[in-house]
Amino acid sequence: MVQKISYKTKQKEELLSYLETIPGVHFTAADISDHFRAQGKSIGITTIYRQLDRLVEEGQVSKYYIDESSSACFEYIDPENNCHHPHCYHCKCERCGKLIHLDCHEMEGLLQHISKEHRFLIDPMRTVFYGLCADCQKGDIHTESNP
Amino acid sequence: MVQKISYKTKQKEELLSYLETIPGVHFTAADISDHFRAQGKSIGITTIYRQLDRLVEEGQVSKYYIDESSSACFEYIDPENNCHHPHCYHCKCERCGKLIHLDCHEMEGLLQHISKEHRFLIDPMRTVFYGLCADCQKGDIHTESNP
DNA sequence: TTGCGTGCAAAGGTTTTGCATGGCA
DNA sequence: TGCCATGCAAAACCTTTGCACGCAA
Repeated sequence: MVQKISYKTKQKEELLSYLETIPGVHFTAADISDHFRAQGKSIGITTIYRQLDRLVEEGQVSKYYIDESSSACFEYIDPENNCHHPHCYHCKCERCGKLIHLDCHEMEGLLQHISKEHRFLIDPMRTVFYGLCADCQKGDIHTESNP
Repeated sequence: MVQKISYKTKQKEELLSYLETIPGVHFTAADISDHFRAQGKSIGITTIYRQLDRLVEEGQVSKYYIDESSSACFEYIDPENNCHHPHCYHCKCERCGKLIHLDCHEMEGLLQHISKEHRFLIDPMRTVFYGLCADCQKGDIHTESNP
């Protein structure tokens, strides 16, 4: 496994600079493309995919497949204030589409139970809980993102 | 919300008959298409998608997005011997791709905790736990489905 | 100069839609 | 006879790949 030499390019730097301003926020490749187009400094979608792939490999970005028949979802992991400590999980509201960060210490006990009793080692960073967020539970009002 | 009248067609019946033989097994729309083509009684892929969508709405089939950049995964829910009682969950091995049914009573306490303390109502039928299965944990041997 | 990075265009794959035809009630 | 269901073809999407050019080291 030979590590390739990596060049420092303008696109790479601008992408990382931007990502550093949105730790913990989830986004798609298209979101990034839109952001830079709006700024007048457009980056090719191919480059965005390639850079994100690299960052995922390096562990600086997480990749999720959350939305149905939709695009992959990425998230920058702040190395300073790392949200991805052992008790940070993701919840996705099936009604309004919100993605919520869940900080729950009780989960660890369950993960251990499942590991010991069921022999399955859960990867919290990849697992997403689907359900209803607090807002959407209230009165079961229809709060679809597209009205 | 007016319920549309549903006709009983040959394709619909054959699809449901087949699904009833594979409760709890996960499959893609293409799998179904292949199955019927092999049987000589081909069903259009469009019809398969439309029937599966309907079955998902009716709750007889679950739909998951499990594999990365790949196709959606369906599963027939046996109404007789319903695996989807309140403590049946799905685990997907990230290494070998196996989909495991996890029957765990301890999960309920956690779901209640998350509902009460974090105000998120988890839907167990939609949630998939990612991680490593027992086999793939052993010695960390490479057991990719494509050798 | 070397070879990685970029971005356009095109390909690849899955799912959805339009539309004419077929079949159930 | 109505109206839903079917399936072909085409469109819509997201993502990856090929390739020529640009640029960092």
